[in-house]
Amino acid sequence: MASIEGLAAIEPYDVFARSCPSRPTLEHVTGRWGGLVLGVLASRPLRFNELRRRVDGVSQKILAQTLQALERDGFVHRELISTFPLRVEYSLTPLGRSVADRLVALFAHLESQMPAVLAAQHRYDERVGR
Amino acid sequence: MASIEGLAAIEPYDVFARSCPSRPTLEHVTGRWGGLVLGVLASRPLRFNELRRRVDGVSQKILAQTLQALERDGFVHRELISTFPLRVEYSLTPLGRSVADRLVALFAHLESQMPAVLAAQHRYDERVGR
DNA sequence: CAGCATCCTTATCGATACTG
DNA sequence: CAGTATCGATAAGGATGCTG
Repeated sequence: MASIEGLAAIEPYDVFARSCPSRPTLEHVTGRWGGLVLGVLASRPLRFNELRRRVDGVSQKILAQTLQALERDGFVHRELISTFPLRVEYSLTPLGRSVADRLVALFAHLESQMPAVLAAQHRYDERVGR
Repeated sequence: MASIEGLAAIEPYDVFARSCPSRPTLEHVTGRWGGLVLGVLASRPLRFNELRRRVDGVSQKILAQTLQALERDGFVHRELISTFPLRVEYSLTPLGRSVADRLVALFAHLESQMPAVLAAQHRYDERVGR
């Protein structure tokens, strides 16, 4: 499992390396909107405007391009329902779910720790003088 | 633990809400550099320029302001060692470690799934015509 | 070594208008 | 409804030079 000390691990992908192909994908997942989109889709499949309402603050343009990136990475499935008016349903793929579950856990943890975070911020601001 | 169906949860913090105080903190943690900084600090405490080398691609300016945000949120401890030349050691607080562990798990998962991601990207590009 | 200040470039984002 | 296209504002980011 562990690599020999002093030798580079023979892991093919490394998010810490600037030009690793995993970097763009990481940014889609942890970027400002990508994570939130995966997070809301973790509860259930949603249509475009439903997503837009749930991910508070995202614009139409940004949501569209976020969804395209996540679809291209294989995290989100886009299903066109040819009714009138047109409907499109977005859902998580199995791969997307495995990622979203971890994100949701992170979000929940952060939310639960917010009192500690706010306290730390307050202490910091006191210390440096606002 | 769970809230009653149909009633809004009485959770004080919600990352999906635009003006929730947890949003900025979430962005520090999942932003382009914050997550990577927490990720490398998860292995061991590091000095400024060590961090800079490990988080491949980050500039001095951005690293400094990323560290300030993480310190203010209470995730990172900054220790000034008054030698000459000056040294500063950055380490995780217990709170920071709880977050970093989850991030590292997410990174490892993403790295392990990169073959599937690249395959999905390829399929997508085929389908739409590059 | 660690990091602030300045300038300047570039990417991101949001608003608006329009299409299938 | 679910987008695309275009434009302009704003913020993020990089390069350089300087300080304790």
